[in-house]
Amino acid sequence: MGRGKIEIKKIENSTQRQVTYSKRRNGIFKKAHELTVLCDAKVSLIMYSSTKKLHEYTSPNTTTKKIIDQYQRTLGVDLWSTHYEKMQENLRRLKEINNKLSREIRQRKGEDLNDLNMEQLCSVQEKMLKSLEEIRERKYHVIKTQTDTYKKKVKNLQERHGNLLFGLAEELKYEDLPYGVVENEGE
Amino acid sequence: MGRGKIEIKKIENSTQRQVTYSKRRNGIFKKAHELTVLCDAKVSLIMYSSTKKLHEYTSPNTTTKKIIDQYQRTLGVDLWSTHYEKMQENLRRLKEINNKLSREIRQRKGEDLNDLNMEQLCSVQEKMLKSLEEIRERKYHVIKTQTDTYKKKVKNLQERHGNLLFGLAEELKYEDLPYGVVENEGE
DNA sequence: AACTATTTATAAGA
DNA sequence: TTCTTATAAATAGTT
Repeated sequence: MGRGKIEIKKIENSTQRQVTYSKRRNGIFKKAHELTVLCDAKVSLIMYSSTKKLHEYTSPNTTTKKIIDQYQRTLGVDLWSTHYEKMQENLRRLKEINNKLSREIRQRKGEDLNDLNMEQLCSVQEKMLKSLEEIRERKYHVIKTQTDTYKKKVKNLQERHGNLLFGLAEELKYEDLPYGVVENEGE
Repeated sequence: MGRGKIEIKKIENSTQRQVTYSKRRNGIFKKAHELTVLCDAKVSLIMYSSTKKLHEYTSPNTTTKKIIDQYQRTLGVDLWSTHYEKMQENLRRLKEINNKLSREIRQRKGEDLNDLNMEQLCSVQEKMLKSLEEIRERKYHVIKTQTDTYKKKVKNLQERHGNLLFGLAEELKYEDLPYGVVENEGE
């Protein structure tokens, strides 16, 4: 379809090739669009020229991604499966760990005990008694630490009070005792 | 290009639409191939008919995946990032849940208590005492159930034994006592 | 699926 | 790239 017939083989003249690419590209895009409209089809057309330039056509009311996703579903292939599989494996592992943790915690909470036998019940109970012991120790530690701190604070206050009284006594060697000092010393 | 000119709008007659789709699909595939050969281009052409049938053309010496990968690199987009993001969100959520569960269980195990204050320690302790109570109750239930079962079994055995003796006594009214019967009755 | 009149695409040239 | 135009190719309507 042109002034002359051409053989379908690579056009060696690169300028000519570019020109033909440009013309035919428009032609094919037009055809793709007509197909979309006439036949209610979805088309994704991606092309790279020999100079690595990208051109694409996508039917209106859809996107390249949608078409590619559908393409994968249709063929049952996953073009990015390797990427994907790792994530899914990860997900699966996490879920499993999650389940185990949940079960253990539920048992320790006293729920979900129905399918444990006597031996397992005793084992859980024993574990929990040990854990309680840990908590008691920790509480004791906290109390002791706090008590020590209080004692130190009290001791410190007493010292400062003592110093105060001492300083006062020194002053009294030279001055009269002001009203109210002795009465207020305890506050 | 045909016996008559047609307007570019959806063909309402579905049979006619299918026929046109089929004819033009071949035309566009041929064009795509010619472009590939003449201009040394890479083409990926994916289409879905209105009846959801897939047809595709891909230039020789390449694959759909290669072209799509190149497409993404060219545009700097990640077509399956949205796909991905959902998975990653999922992953993130699971990890978080996991962490919470782990922390709670460690606290209940008596580990990881250092950054709890007195009040929190008491709260954990109280929860565990409640849980222990649940376990005790469950143990009691199991023991009681087993005991009941045993009692029933014993009672049942006694009955059967009683019947046996009774039957024996009845027989003895008419026959001699065989050797060994009385000695073996307890087994 | 074939045929063919007609429309459309495009090769070559400007 | 765009326009022109002679001609090749595609295809709408028909069988």
